[in-house]
Amino acid sequence: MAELAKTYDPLPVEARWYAAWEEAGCFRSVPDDRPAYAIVIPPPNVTGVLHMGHMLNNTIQDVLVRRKRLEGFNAVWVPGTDHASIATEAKVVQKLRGEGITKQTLIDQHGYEGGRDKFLEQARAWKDQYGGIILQQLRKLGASCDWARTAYTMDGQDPQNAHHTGYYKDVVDTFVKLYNEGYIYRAERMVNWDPVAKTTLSDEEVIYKEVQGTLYYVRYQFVDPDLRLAVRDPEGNLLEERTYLTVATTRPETILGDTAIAVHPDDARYQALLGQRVRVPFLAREIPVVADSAIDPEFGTGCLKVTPAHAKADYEIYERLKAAGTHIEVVNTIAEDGTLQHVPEPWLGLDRFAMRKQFAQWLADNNCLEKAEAYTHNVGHSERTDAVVEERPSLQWWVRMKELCQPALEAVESGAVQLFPDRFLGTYRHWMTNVKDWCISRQLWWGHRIPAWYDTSGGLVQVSVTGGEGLAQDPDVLDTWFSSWLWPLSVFNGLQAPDGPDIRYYYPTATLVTGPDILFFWVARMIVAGYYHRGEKPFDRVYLTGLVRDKQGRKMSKSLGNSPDPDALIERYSADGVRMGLLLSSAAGNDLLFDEALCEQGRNFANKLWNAFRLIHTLGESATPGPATPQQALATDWMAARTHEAAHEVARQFDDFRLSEALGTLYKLIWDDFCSWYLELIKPQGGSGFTEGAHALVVGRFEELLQLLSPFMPFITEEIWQLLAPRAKGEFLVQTRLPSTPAPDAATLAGMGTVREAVTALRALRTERNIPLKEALDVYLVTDQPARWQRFFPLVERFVGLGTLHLGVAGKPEQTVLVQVGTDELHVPVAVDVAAERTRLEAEIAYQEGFLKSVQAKLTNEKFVAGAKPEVVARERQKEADAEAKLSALRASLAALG
RNA sequence: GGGAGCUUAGCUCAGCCGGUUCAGAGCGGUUGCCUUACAAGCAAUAGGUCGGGGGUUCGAAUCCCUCAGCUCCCACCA
Repeated sequence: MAELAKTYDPLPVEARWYAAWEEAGCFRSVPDDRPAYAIVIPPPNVTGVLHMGHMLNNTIQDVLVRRKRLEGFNAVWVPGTDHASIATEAKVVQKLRGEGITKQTLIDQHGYEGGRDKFLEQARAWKDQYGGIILQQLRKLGASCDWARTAYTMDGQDPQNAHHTGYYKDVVDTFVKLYNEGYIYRAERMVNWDPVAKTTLSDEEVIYKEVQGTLYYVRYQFVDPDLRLAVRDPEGNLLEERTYLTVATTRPETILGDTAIAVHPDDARYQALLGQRVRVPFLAREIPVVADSAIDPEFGTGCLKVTPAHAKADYEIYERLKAAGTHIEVVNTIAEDGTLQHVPEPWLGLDRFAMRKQFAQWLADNNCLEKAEAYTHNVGHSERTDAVVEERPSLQWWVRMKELCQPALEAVESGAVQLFPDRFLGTYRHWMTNVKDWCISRQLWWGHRIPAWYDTSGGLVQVSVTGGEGLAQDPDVLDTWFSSWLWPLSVFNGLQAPDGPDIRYYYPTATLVTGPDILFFWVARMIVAGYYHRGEKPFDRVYLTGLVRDKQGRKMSKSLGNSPDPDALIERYSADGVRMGLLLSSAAGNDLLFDEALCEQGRNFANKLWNAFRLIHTLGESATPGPATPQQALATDWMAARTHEAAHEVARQFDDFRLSEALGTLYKLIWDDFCSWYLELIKPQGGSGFTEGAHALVVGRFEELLQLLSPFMPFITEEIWQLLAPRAKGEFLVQTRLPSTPAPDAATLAGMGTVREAVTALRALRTERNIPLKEALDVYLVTDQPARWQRFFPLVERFVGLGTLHLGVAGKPEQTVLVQVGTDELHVPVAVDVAAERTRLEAEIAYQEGFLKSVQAKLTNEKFVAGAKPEVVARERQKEADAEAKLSALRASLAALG
């Protein structure tokens, strides 16, 4: 073998092993008689690139899946992508715009269906060009997906004929089924409208942001010339009589759509106006003053202008009035593209924001504006385009959610589906009990086209996968989530073959790993779909990761430019290093403050491992035949016990999803126990030889550690494992099984515990007094467990350069320093600064006395002795005895100083 | 407005049903060390009245109340 580099060079290693694993089919899974463990990836946007959130998310999934493989499960991780209707379409539209092409020009050239086909061709080309980048990035990260199962939420859509298959068929079949069972209906309702994408949005796709706006106080003149509104001060004195009322609004651009003014029915100020009429500024339109109890008398003037076509709240007032027999008009003045419609010149065709400015100016110029004040409020924005969302009535397709959600709510309440951390249960319950009907139609082209068919006059004729002669298909596509909610079912072909081998074997899947931001968008709906289609949950547990934030706690985002480029990160720190950096501080559900220093720690750890390997490897090359020394055997026994102890701990931590802690456990096991203690004990000293027996022991220990660590750092562990001993071709660490872990040997652990305590104390003594290592220290030992010391003393000796071990203090020189290890006493002959030593002993005595006093205070407290658990009392008694023993030794030493 | 969470060492955090190991870990700091695997390292070491106040208890970082600060989610009063 070539000379091993002093510093680990990860990049070629990572590329090489990933290719080897993939080629050997290490991640391939097909049903067999082992227990299944399935994870489906939250499908990223097909044309997206990896960001920090993905990195965290997918690292967690990979760690879980790799661990289960080691445990002997038949683990599958299903990868795939989402067609991301609105996001992808927006990119294609943008690209075409760069070429001077719009959807309309395509329609003009090719007719509606032809133009649409042209557009979809472009979209498919876009998808082919950029699709799959993210899957390559996942490979770089080490994601052990079963790539043969790669799924896509628009698989099986065949533009040439209507015989759809795969995912596409699942989606339209689901639509038809829900429609036939009455869960899907078409109705005109208020929707969230994105005027940029020109489509509806679900409530979840609307992001409210605080915006600095203006609150305009606008005058509406009474129609009745004799009508007066009395304005009084708080004492009730008449201040003024007006011929108008004033309405506060942030949206003067909608005034031309006003069809009523509403006040609270109990508002004393406006009682006389109820039933009267006012005139809309600029227009001749007369509108009534009506009462509605949703009005807040405290806000503004207590009068609300009712624009049913432009606000949900207003539309609800309209509906309540209608139910009560009062009809007001619905005038929709804002068109789909956000410009003014159904209004007179000069306003017609103005953009809504220009309209706001210009109409406010007109109001001011015409004595209709009382005042305008700065006002901060929340305004809905489109999640995808960031456009200010318009609320408008629109004819759309809806899913009746209430009943469908019931089993999904119960599943989580009962713990059939567990959320980690469980504090999200409250939010989940709140959403599921207040769920509204889901608007699923989108005025887009890229996506699953709605399987509804109309006659030439636009009447709905049928809902079915294929249409009849002369019928036109609904132009809209389905909300992306209407396909992704089928993900865990569809990737195992569970809808078209409900009794197929895959769905029966892998479903319900084991764990879903995703961010809490899509708990409702996606997680809840998958549970709904799972129960609807199969009467069965889609997964047992949901691991909710935190958001990745930067060091200052800001969310990572493109616009802030604070999100590191994953490829660059991996190049700098290696995939293993980045994975470790991400996992080091990511408790479930807690946000992760990402700091590159953590990746550096990961890289350093990889290097540490590499150098441990270098040592072992070099020792092996020069090893001579023969058995290990008794000390090496003892150290190995201890390392084995320590590994078993840690392995049990790691298993528990995995069960609780405490991945961060599991990694921490292994980090310490390897860095401290293995490198700092075990390897130091094993390696030959002062030119003495190293045997093949010893080498075999170390290799055995190291292999077990590599295996335990491999889910976290798959690449370097594989590399070292392969180099550590001869392996057959096609043999991989990935494919090994964890051995069953015996209970750790307590006596060995305790013995080594004493060794470490003694070594640390003696090292401190050396450092304090500047005693060079070459100067051997004799030790006079007072102990009640001489056998343990006899056995382990050589190990202590190995670290701190000891001379002779004398049992007891017979023949001890005048001047010694007392080192306490538990209740054992080590008297070490060194030159003593009497004054300093006295001070040290007195301080130690004072501390022990204080400690003893507090213990005795408890023990003489009858309520404690009576009330505390017996083992607690026993512990306190032990503490008392130990402290007394220590004190007497300390006092004796003090006395000996003279 | 409704709900959830957080506040422990300079930084990031762990401390589950109150009681050995309860005041911890990693990073960072300081001080020695190029000690034959590793300076991306080794050894030693300093740092906190567990956000403030009150209560329950023999005993509170841990349970309860309260105040303060921060974060997130939901609702969206024009």
